[in-house]
Amino acid sequence: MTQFRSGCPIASALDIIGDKWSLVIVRAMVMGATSYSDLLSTPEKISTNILAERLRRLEDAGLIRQSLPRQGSIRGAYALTARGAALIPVVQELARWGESQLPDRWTPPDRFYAARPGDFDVRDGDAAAD
Amino acid sequence: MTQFRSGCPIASALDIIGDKWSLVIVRAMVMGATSYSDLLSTPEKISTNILAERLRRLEDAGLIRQSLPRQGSIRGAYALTARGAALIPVVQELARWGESQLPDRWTPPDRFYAARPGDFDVRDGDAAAD
DNA sequence: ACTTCTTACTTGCATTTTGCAAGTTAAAAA
DNA sequence: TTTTTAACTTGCAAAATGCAAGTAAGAAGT
Repeated sequence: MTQFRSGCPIASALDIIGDKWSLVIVRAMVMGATSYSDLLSTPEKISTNILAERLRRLEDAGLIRQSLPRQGSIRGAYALTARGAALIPVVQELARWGESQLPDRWTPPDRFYAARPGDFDVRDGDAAAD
Repeated sequence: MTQFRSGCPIASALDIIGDKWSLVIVRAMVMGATSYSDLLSTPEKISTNILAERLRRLEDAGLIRQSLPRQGSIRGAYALTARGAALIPVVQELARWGESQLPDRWTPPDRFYAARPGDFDVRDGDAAAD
């Protein structure tokens, strides 16, 4: 994404995550998903091309990152960055809205509402490069 | 909208408001917009066809309603319903995220963060039909 | 009364995004 | 070494978005 529609923080946020899938991916990662196949196996059945494109966009926007691949693995795991984890209160409010205002929705597990941005972005990287 | 991708309240919420414009419209209405032209004159420059279609969708989803037109007016004003006003905490969290995580965004006025769902949907209608 | 303006849209068409299905590449498992 | 699994890419149809122009009805000016 190159530019924002306006200086409004809401409109700008929607320029990044204003679509049907981005926050579903964030939700899945809050719930522990770390791999492409974890994300594919959510009940919403995202298609592979959309998932790949969305992961690229979210990485470009600095909301997620891929850790460097471990020995004998081609790709690293996906993780929320601090900026991505800062969306947790947003998805929690969205969940509360859906639960309270839409008929017959699932009740998210307690650990979803218990999640805090600080629980993520454990900042690995340079240390322990053995 | 006919059906949800899953029972997840987040995914279901996004089935309704998961696009670039719906929450911009809600924000404008929280800030006092009530007419089509109010909504057109936001800094994001929504196009007329999208605005008309989105208003229809939001009305179908029960998030906004048009009050019955007053004497000599063809259309009534738009207002948030209780269900639409329940989105206020969501847009406030989104604003906090945009402000804190994106560079150089505007600071919303205090009354935006002070808005509460209960301030809207004052339930006019039948009374005072003088 | 009659042109002009404003409000609230609709229509047409090009571009972009989404969605489904199938193909690809590399590592892991049998 | 054939088969699976993981992580994508590619092709193409369908839907959403965006821009520009057109329309209809009430309001305002003269």
